[in-house]
Amino acid sequence: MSDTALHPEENIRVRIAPSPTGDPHVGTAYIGLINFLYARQRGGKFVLRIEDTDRARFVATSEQMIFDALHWLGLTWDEGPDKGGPFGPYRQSERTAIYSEHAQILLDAGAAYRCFCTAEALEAARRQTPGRYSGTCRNLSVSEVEANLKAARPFTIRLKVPLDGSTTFRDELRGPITFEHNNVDDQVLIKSDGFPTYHLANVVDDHLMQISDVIRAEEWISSTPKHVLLYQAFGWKLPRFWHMPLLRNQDKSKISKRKNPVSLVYYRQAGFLPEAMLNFLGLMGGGMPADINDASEKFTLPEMLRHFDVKAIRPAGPVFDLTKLRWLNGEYIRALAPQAFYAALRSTVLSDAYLSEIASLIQPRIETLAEFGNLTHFFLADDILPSQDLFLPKNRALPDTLAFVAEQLTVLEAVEWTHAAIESALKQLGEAKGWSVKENFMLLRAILTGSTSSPPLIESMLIFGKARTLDRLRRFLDAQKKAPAPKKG
RNA sequence: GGCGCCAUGGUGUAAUUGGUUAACACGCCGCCCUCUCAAGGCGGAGAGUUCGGGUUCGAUCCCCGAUGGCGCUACCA
Repeated sequence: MSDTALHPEENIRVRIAPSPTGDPHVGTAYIGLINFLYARQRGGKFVLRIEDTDRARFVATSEQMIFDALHWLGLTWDEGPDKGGPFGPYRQSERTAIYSEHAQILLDAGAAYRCFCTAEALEAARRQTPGRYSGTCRNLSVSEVEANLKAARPFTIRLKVPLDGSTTFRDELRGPITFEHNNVDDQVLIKSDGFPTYHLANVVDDHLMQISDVIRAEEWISSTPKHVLLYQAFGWKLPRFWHMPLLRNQDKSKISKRKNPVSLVYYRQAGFLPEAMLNFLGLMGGGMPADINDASEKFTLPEMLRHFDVKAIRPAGPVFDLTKLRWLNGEYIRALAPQAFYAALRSTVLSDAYLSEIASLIQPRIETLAEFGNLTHFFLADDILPSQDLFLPKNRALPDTLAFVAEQLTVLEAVEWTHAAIESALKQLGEAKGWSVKENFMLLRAILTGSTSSPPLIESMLIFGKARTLDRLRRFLDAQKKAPAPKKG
């Protein structure tokens, strides 16, 4: 294995490139942490680039949430959409001209071609012969292309991957990895809407932004040959590639919201401390020496800056063990000075903003101030698990009810977190499935509040927040799945 | 199915880059402390390192194969 020691002169520049498609992801924090450490340890730059080229999945509020989550963790970046920098803009949607320019270069060089196949045709073809794209557009004559263009037929631009041979690249954690070209697809570079795909935008930006080390998740390994081919087609120098292990659910599958809370917003709102989260992420895959202090598993960001070594990361995917995170978080909570602990409480689960929102909802509903607690317990508790006789509607079977809850969850995941949107989405679902508004809302109320009487449901959900609401629903379903209620005689 | 990556108790990690009774932490169980619950202290169960072959005086560690898990296989990232 060749030496990868860096030249002291070398300019280290790394980046994270999250997509604003929803809540900021715990995986983004993990990769962010490693990139952050790598840059800071070497006097390099840490860049934040927003990859918003997927119009369909774009979520407007997502970008700000990503900023907030990374700030919360203390992973500060040197260049980004909010800070600017010498290689901007740092939002891919503002760089579309750059990508088409580069696609044109590829076209001119014969390294890419226009594909006029429709998505439907491709899917049909794929069903027949799965595997590498083998359409005929690759071999279209100049006049045929002209004719298609004249007819204004929509097209994509694809990378012309060599028919034979192979591409080998070096993964800094694993060594050389080879892919035969006949297993590499003619990747779409520019979609028919004119936006670039990840592959093109990523390579072009990484080069233009002078990224020295691409440190990203393992799921990208199989597309790396395409990226390498792209660098070569442009005649650009390759960055180093580091593929970090994928965080896993308990069952070892790639971490997902269905099986684990993955939203950083959730962790923040649920009262995890950033120090604990960072510490926990630093545990994933290793990277910290065993004996840096007495409690070798507990370390701070400064300690990580001193001792963390990316090369020491083991490529096996670690399970994101919530139980251990909670223990670690408890350790950090107990270590807080009393006034710091109180301050933490008052800035999160008991913040003025949160409490006053709750208060406005409660004021019309109580007769003595002390009743406040009676009506707000579910806002402050971490876990509400209603018994079956509380949530199960009369004349509804348990399986049907749980199936309906799962659908409520799906609907709520996709909905914009506003009163109107939630209400109409829920009502629409109920109507489609034959659930009355009353049953529909009461079911949700029971699960979320642990009671059949509560402040207005949707208002409560708005205050409680999307991340925690969804988490509560998921936990409910989870608990039901794990311990199905006993049959009643 | 194809391609790729990975493989130490249930989970996260260690084990002078071949020599240990395979260590630590979480979790679990028990005891102590204690008005209770946590925390804390003490102790315990739990892996012979996925399996099978090599190489070697000697393999968790090196090689090969199998198996299993995961990822990718989109005009998503």
